[in-house]
Amino acid sequence: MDSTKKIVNTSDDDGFLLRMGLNDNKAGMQGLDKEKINKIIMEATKGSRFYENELKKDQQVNQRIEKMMQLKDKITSQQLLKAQLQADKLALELEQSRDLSCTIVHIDMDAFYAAVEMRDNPELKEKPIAVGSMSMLSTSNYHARRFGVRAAMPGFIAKKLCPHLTIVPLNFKKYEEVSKEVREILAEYDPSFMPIGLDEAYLNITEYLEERQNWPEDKRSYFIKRENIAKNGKQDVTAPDELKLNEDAHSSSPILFEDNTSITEEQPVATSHLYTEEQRDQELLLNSVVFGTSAEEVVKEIRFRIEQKTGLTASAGIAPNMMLAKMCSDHNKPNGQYRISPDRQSVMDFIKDLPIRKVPGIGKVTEKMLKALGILTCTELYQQRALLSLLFSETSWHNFLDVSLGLGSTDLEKYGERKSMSTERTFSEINTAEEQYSLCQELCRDLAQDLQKERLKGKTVTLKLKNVNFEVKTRASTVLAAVSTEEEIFAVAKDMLRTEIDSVAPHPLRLRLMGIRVSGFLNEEEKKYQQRSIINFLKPGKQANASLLQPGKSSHEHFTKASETSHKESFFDKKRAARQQSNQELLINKPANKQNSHDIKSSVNPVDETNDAIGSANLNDCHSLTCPVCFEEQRDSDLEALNRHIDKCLNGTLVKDNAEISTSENSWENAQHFSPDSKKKTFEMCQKNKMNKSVDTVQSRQVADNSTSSSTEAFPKVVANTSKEREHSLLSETASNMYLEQNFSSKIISLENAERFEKSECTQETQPSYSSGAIRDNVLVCPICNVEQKTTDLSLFNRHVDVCLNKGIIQELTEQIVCPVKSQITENSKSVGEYLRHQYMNPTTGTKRYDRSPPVYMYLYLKVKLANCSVL
DNA sequence: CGGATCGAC
DNA sequence: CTATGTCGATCCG
Repeated sequence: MDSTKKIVNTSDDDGFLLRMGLNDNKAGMQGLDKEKINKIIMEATKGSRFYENELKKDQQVNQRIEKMMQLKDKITSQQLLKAQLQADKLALELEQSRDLSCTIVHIDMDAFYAAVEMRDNPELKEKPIAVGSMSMLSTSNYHARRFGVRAAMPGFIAKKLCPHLTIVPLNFKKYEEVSKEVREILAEYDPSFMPIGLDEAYLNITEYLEERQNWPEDKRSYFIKRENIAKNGKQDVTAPDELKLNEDAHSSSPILFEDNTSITEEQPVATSHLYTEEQRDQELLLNSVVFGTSAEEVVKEIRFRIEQKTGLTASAGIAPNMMLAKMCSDHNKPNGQYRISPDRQSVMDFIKDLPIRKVPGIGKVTEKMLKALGILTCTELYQQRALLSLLFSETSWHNFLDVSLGLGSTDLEKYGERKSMSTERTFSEINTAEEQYSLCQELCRDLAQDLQKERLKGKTVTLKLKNVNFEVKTRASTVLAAVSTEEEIFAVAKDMLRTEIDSVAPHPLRLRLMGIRVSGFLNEEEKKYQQRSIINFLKPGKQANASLLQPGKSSHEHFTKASETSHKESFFDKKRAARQQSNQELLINKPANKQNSHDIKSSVNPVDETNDAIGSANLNDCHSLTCPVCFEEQRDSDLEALNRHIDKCLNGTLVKDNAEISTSENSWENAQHFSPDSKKKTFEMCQKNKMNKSVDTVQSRQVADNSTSSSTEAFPKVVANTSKEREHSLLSETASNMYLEQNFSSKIISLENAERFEKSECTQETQPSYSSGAIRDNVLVCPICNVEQKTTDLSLFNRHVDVCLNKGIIQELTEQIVCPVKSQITENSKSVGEYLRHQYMNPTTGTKRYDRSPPVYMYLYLKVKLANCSVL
């Protein structure tokens, strides 16, 4: 313990200073030496809240290291031996799969922002400058770096290091424009290159290189602006590379004849057949330059063109994989390039003495941890592979092994879809709840805008808070319905913020930063299930499906396309197709059929929505309602009446179906359920249940209104009552009417409720009633197969239920359909509603969920499924 | 899933 | 006075 502490303590200050980026300061003539820099920074830093927090963080890292060292001491030689074998085995496999066939290029613009600013304002050229603000710098030019002024350093400290420092505010638009220019060039060499931020990119030029081998010289020739040559050599203080063409290109127009054809047609290139350096110089003087066909030449050409076009220099690395290429581009920076030949030896030579900190992915903390193990270079990283495999996670030590063997990815394809979107702001202390809420709302508004720009909806909202002591906290909540609007996001964020404020009450939260993030985006598939609200679901109106009704496209085709790609055409899809067909046939005979009006309306406003549109009731402009089960148009525009009808209708068709099925020998209480009496009884129960439900809701709301934060005692009762009721009814009902009662009657009947859910008005109302420990599980269980679903994703769950139902139905059209359903539901399981209710609360933490609209969709979804099913 | 942390730009 | 903003990945509970 003591020994480890010592190791840690010695590097304590180092850790902080390293963060300031001083480890490789090269003191220039007018610069400062490392010691001086450290001293100044320390003086400016010591005692600040920031510093205190930094110390705390360092302590935490030290503790991690301590733990690791303890772990290390426990390792037996046996274990180490075993680990050695394992690591060696993997190393061998990796070695055998080494791929040197790709040529990967990493391009990195030199001090990008600063370079742009200098280009656009020549006055800054000779001065030390940094881009950013007094509180934070984004980058600095090389002149300023001699004073220890670095990126990620606050401006006021930089000023202390370098009093003459000019701080230029950020000009993102400009950088983006320049970045675009650069990217246009890069795209010519690899159309699917991978940009990293504004100033970096990876290219895979393997294919391009092959093509280029056969290119004639003129296709590899570029003109140089003459004035550039004239000025060349005067100012390239920082350009060690051989290709110093124009420090001043910005002042001239873009390179002439970028277009190759113009070169040959309009102004013949100074002809040259040799590629010696002398010849190159000759060509330079003749205002043109020809690049060869090697990778180096290509990269020189790229850098040349970038400089000609933007007036900015870039560094580059060429290597067989991305990791190496990245490290190469750093090797001769600025304005230089480096290549690792695609052979094992060259790779290993490069890797050998490389400080581990240089490898991308190994940062300050990992470096410190490895240092504690005596690992400073990549060879040491390799030598300690067995130890590392015991001390680090699998992904970590695998990565270490990759690194130490010089292996890396060559695949730049994964231009992955974004996983999250966020916005955050730093400000001077805000400590009143009121301001915090409005700030939160503002952030939500901004984020919502951004989200909607990309048409994204996410299910997880994260609130980030940093207090004035720089302590960061995040609070996340995953809701069932994906959110995207300001109101939706704020509804979730607000609650989290409230609990945070409450948690420190009566003290105020003293914040210096707040941020909101949305993640867990829906994919295209999920959007189809989730997009439609229950209201819209019943009222496709302008969204109804057109292709369904297009004469040329069969319904079958349509459904095949619409259904999952992962499994075969759904039983229901077939059913729907069949029904559509019969409806169409009906149409022919009876042109004035109700379905017709639906068709016409639908086709006027086509939409890509498919699954949901089918079998749903049409509530076009709220005047004519069509039952989703019998497809009869309802005279009454009253929703209550429609719901009652649907229930009756479902009841009728389902009972009829069940009656058919029940002709088989397996008769479980058939008589009870299929007699007219029981039908009536069921219907009555539905009605009764409905009433109870609405009473419950009212009660909940009232209590909720009375007490926003406290007095949760009243609520478990409500829950208990309703669930008891449910259990009771479960015992006495069959599968069919259980669905009816549990799901349909008590749930979807109340469209007003559904509407409220959608507007998130229910968040406060309903939360309290879920805050008891009455709920046991927190998982979705399929009501058909009764198997716990790993997913908590509703659309996936829906899919599963669909498949599950299909299985039962398709196998046999008789008792197999119902039996599994019945046995599972009556004996083992809770209602679908109850399963879903679990989603409202995390039983372990007691955290409330924030939205309940998806279950409502769910009920309707199942209902429609069953309705379709009943067409059998 | 939620929270913290790391790493990169 | 004055120490960022955004994103992905990973680890652990």
